[in-house]
Amino acid sequence: MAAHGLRTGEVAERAGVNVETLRYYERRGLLAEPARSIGGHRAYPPETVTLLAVIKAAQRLGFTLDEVAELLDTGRRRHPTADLRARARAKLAEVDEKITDLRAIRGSLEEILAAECDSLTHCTCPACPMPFADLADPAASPPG
Amino acid sequence: MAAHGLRTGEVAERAGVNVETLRYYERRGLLAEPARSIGGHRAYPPETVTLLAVIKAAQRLGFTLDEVAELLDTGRRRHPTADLRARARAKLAEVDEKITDLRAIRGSLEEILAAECDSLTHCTCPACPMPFADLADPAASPPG
DNA sequence: TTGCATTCCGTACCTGGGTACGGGTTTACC
DNA sequence: GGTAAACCCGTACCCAGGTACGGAATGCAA
Repeated sequence: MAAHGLRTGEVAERAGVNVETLRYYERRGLLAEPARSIGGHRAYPPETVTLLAVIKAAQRLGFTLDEVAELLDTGRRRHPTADLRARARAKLAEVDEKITDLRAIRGSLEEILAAECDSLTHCTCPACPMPFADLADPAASPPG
Repeated sequence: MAAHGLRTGEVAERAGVNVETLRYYERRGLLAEPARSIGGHRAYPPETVTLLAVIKAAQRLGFTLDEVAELLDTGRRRHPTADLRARARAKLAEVDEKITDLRAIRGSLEEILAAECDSLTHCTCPACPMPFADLADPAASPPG
């Protein structure tokens, strides 16, 4: 009996993360405490692997673990309460901002790829414009 | 004489970063070593402020300082060599991936905001789908 | 049931990205 | 020319996010 549930090693391998990371995420509240065998070994539901991929993806985008936790929490329960809706809206704004910034970077990179500066042979680019200047917002909002 | 150039305090304040951070970035190679006064005090060109904004923006997107340095280096010299072009292209791909992921998150958030689950009063959402599942890529490429 | 791989837990350690400290110069203003 | 504010440098510390360690207990297979 009780063959259901993946063990830590399996989950870790499938998700491509360290075993310790699972325990760490559990402590951090990103992973719910899984069921346990009689002897106390964890038995994870298979979706855990997907969840870990989600977490890692969100992290790559610059979300902190706390933010990821919040994001997941918001997403978990559909039909959010007013409070949750507000958080979702806030996250949405953040995400939009990130997308905007990324597009600016993207534009600069494409420009660079396209640029020939009139001629590769003659141009020493004495006064090349600031790279990514279109991205930099002088009125940067302070964190907090 | 030598009133040209901003001092560390000015740059730091305008860019909204700590003075120590300037020295740190200099050590890391993100900021070029600025000119110095006779007495050894740094005199920064005004574009430094913009550059710092760029760095901070890129960081918010999940780029490491090393990556930012690389990005800047790529962007600095227009009409890149073949090698530089390759790096720019690689970055471009990364950026596109990030944008794709962010759009997935964005979509989920909007869904959440739009969702009423038929009725807020009756739906207990017994089997709500995985949040952000569209973002998780099971074939996640291992780092390195 | 013996035995080896896994897992358990707590704690210590590591890297990245800064920030703070402290004692000594340099500037800038009166 | 005196003095406070700003700056210098090296070094030590801090937080986030993991990762490693090590000794005991469990799981599974022959």
